[in-house]
Amino acid sequence: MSVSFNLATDLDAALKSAALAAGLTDAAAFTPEVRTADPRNGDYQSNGVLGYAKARKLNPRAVADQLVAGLAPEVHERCEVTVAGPGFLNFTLKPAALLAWLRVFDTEEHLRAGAAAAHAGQTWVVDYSSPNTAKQMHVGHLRSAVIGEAICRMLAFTGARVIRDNHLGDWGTQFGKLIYGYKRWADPTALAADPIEELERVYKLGHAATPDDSPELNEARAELVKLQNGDLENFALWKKFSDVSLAAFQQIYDRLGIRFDHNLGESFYNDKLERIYAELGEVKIAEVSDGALVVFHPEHPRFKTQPFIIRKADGASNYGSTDLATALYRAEHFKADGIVVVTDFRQGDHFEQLFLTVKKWFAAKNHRLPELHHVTFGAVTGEDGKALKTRDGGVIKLKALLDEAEERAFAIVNEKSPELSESERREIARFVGIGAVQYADLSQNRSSNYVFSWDKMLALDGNTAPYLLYAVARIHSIFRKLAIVPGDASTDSLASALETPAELALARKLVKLPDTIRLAAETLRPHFLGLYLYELAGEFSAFYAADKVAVDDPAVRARRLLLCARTLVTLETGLHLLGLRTLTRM
RNA sequence: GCACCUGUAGCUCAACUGGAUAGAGCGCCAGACUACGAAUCUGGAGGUUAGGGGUUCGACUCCCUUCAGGUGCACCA
Repeated sequence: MSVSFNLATDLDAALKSAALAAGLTDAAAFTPEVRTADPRNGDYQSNGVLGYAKARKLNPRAVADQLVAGLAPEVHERCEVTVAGPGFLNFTLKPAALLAWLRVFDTEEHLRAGAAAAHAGQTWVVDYSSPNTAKQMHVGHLRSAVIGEAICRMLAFTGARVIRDNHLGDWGTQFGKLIYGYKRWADPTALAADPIEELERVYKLGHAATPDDSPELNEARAELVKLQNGDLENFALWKKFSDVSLAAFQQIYDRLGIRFDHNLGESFYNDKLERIYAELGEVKIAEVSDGALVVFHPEHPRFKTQPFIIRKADGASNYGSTDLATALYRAEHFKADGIVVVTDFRQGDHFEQLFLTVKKWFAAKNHRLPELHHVTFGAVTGEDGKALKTRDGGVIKLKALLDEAEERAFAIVNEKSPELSESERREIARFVGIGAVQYADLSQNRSSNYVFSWDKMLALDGNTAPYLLYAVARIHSIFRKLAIVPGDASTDSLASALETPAELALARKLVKLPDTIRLAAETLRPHFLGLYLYELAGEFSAFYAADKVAVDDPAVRARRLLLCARTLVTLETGLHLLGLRTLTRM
């Protein structure tokens, strides 16, 4: 009996065949709509009968009965099939089918191989993090980095070639003021100690020294013009700003497990903008309005009057220009099948206008159009519901936030596991602290605001990183105590049929991983995966409390160890997909 | 003014994009370690899904409308 990774897909195909076999009228139009079910009803349910029967004035229960009769014998061998309510088809996997699946999908590699069909052969560019150079990363940069990385990993797991592109804000008017300030007030010692801190200091001085309509502002503008015209000194300064910024960013990224393939910031597109203006003019999508080159979308309720500005009246580019060039570069150079941009919801209008423009432009020029996704997320707020700030109202730097996470986790580890060595406790605190920050963000639907709470993210109960990491550590502990390697083939081969309610409940949850991965990757919403892992850890804890693993009967013990091993690999795989690092003890 | 997002238990969040009796954690109440990690588990109480209308076999989910909060809207990104 061959075992498919995604059992729901199998059932969907089997039901379509059954519709034909049963001779349903218009059988080709029947869509089974298979989905995971509430465990009380079964493992999977098919809801397609209701709509199908309704549209054709048939009795849905009679149609459901026909389908059940037409199902291939293998389906009945694997599942209990029942008709319920007005015409739901319920499928409950039999213990042997559960065990068969668990035997095949036993490692991260095998799970990956199973999941890889979804995006096989596709290239996806993910644009996330994207801070401005010469500035520190702050709490506002957290969500894009964390959510973006999780999305990258999920896409890669489902078979895509993923290109991580950090679209840095490394060009623009602020560099005139920065160079102006730098040339006057930069302190070499401070610069060596903490370059970004110093750049921020001299930028503030430069900004304060160049008020509107002042001769100083004209000097700052002149610095910018020199930079744009390729002046060697200013260009070297700008390059230095970028280099030290990237080095500082990487310190943060290392802590979050992020490594970009490219850092193609706005400056990269400077020499690619003329083509944009030319093509959009040529196909008559862009027009001049008040001196600026803009795009209107007459079919849109708002963008018919709200312009998408792609070149300013003074001839300078803006982020409309560079984002258009970016889309083209990703389509042409990377041959992207999909582009994902991860920014906060306030840029919704911009990307809606951008994507509308790209679709028309690519169609007119016959450029191949990738799928375009703007992945948005809400704000990070304090527990008062307002933007998260330091006590004195300042911006919270990302470095300080991660430091505090580790410190708070360290205090908890000291309390819970004083017997471990300090270096071990430090390492655990790093994994738990950073993981808590990442997971707090990923565990909830990204479209709403997220209330930042140390106590909640570091809690040991509930849908938190510590709870999940604890489940992982506890399973490792079982194998350590028994001196067995998780997933050991000789142990697995002894396993007898699953029997107890807790064993079956855990196994039924384990085989749902494919459905969860599909859902999370398709919707680009990592919280579906987080929720699944939390529920899985809960099922495991219930199983662990109900059924002793290290019993004398070798067959019972082997099957429970198999369940432990699969839970472990599923939790670890899932947490790694979210960007967390897991522990063997904590 | 136009548009987008959000509104679910006291609090923080889910609900598989239209499916069956809306679920968790915290907090509250009552229980479980001379068994493998109690950083855990088992039970209980707690709901007019902001209000109102509509669509249909079925609505937290889609449409209309009102209310509340947030955000964006001509040359910052």
